[in-house]
This record gives sequence, structure tokens and C-alpha cells, in this order.
Amino acid sequence: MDNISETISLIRHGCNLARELESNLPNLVNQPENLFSISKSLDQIMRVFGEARERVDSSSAAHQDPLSSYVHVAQQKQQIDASLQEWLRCNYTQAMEDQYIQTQRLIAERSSSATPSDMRDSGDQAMDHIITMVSHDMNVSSSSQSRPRRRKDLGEIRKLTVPAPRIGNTEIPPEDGFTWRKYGQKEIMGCRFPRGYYRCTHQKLYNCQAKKQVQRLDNDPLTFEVMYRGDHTCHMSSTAPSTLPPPPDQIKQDNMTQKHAPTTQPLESTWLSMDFNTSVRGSSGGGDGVGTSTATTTRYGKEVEFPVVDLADAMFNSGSSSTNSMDFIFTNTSAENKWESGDKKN
DNA sequence: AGGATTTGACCCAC
DNA sequence: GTGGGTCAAATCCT
Repeated sequence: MDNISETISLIRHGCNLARELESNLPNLVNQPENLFSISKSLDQIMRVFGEARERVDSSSAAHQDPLSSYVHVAQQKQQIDASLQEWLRCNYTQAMEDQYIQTQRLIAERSSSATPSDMRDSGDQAMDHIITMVSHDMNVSSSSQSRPRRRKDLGEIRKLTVPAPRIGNTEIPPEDGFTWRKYGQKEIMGCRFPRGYYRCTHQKLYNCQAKKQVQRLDNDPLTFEVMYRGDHTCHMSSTAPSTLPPPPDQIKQDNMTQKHAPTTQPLESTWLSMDFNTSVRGSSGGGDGVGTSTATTTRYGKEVEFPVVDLADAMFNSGSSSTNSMDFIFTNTSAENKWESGDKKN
């Protein structure tokens, strides 16, 4: 096996690991004792990608002839990009892929007159980008696409497909860390399953316009398609907010940079300040029979404080957050500045 | 009693 | 006119 093939194989292995982790996330995040295995998985993924990247670097450095180096790196980058795009295509939304392709186009434009070292940098950027894509909360620029008009324009729509919980009640979508109040359900033409309409529990108190729609897939009843609209302007906690909501202009500003965390209390700090041993507890009070998957969203019950939902939130909610899901995980489970910087590039 | 879900009716864009 | 999104009264649960 030549070096390129080995590198591609490594990357594919990393993608598989990431895919495996992704499919297990809904269950893992609901069990505090599994957080360590999440951390281990992330470390393993980073190791694999790190090794792949070293191979790319060393390979390009070994080609001293400028022309052959240029061609070699370009070929390698092309194959890597194909792998990344395939992975993205399999795992993420079209919008994400569009964003990825757009970024690649910018990279290509920048490197059209590039030196071999520049090309290597663009390869780094491609590698960085996959982290950014994973970590960037699957946010879609509201100005990038024109949508069919709805009665009320609540802003961008972020779509996620989420597997049903493998344990507990598989009839409900997995927890996403926010508390939602169901306000409607409707049979949709051509769909076997009704669509559920939810809005943020804190809509009235904080004028939080976040909404979501949950639809089971016809061809895969164990998978939910969740569409999020609007951003959370409420406190990110699943419990009653502890601080007063920011003024409207502040809210507007916050929405530009983060989805739900208050400006004074970033998600990271909230998460890191948690004490699992004392804060994590079962869902007995006010649970709805969801079983082990229940974190906060309850039926007829009171919300249960549960720090794990912050992590779940980070993983399952899309939005315009800059401090978000996988980035949040990466930055808190590893000292690899690389992953962090990858996100900050955007 | 308070807060959540259910569900039929209504509104509105297409 | 149709279909999707929302409202709000009724009902349920703690």
C-alpha cells in the first residue's frame, strides 16, 4: 500500500470512528458515566486525524521539486477532499456540504497562484474544515438561500436527522437539552407520521422564539427529522433562568454570535463549573416515562436540572452559535489547540 | 392550581 | 382551494 492509500485509509478510519460516535451520541449523552467514553472516542478520532495529517505534511515535504510537489499535494488534497465530502454527504445536511464546498472554492481560489507550501496549507485548511464543519453547529447563513415564504418568518431553518433513542421510549425524539412545549401536531400530506410542533418553554417569559418541528421519517421510523427555527433568547439552562433576560437589542446581538447561552455565561463555563457527582441525578421527578433518555423535557412534569443536557444541547441543536457543539467538546476534552483554532477561523 | 399535551378550528401563503 | 403552521379550549397530570 502506498503512502497516499495509507493516508486515505487513515482518514476513512477517522471518519468511521466519528460516524460511530455520532450514532451513539444520543445514548451516550444521557448517561453521565458515558462521558468518559465520549472523551476517549474523541481522543482516538483526533489521534487518527492527526496521524493522517502528519503523513500529508511529511509527504508533501518529501517532494522537494516544486512542480512535482505541487502536483502531488494537489492530488493528495483532492483525494482527501473527496473523502471528507463523502463523509459530509453521508452525515450532514446539504447546507453543510454547500458551506464546505464554498470554503473549498475559496481555498482553491487562494491557492490558484500558490506555492507548494501554500498548497500544504490549503490541505491543512481542508483538514481543519472538517473539524469546523462538525463543530460549527450546522449553521446555515440566513442570507445564503431564499426560502419559500411562510406565514411568519422566524429566521433560518436548521434541519437535523436524529436517531430515536435506542433505549427507553423510541417513540419520542431524543432529548436535545432544551425544554420544549408542544403546541401542535398535524398530519402532513404524503407522510405516514404526524409532525409535532414545539416551541421553547420560556417563550413567554423571555420572548424566546425558538421552535422546532419533529417528523418521523417514512422510510425509517426510528429516525426523526428535526427542524429548528429561530434562536433561543432564553437562558440556556433547562431550569428557570437565573438572570434577567438581556434587553432586546442585546438579544439581537447575542443571536448573531451565539444561539442560546447568555452573554454573561458562556456554555463552556457553565459546563465546566458543573459537578457531575452532585448535579447529575435521575429523571424521577416529573419524568414522563421516557426512561433513561429523559433529561429535561418532561410531560406534565417539572423540569429536571441535568447538566448533561448542556452537552446534549451542544450536540443536537443547530444554530448560529460560535461556541457550539463539537467545538465545545473538542475544546474541553483535548488541549489540541489545532481543533480550537480551526473553529475560530470562521 | 399550575403547567403540559391534545386536537379541532382558524389563518395565511401559495 | 389546499396544505402547513398556529391558536386556544379542553383535558390531563403532578
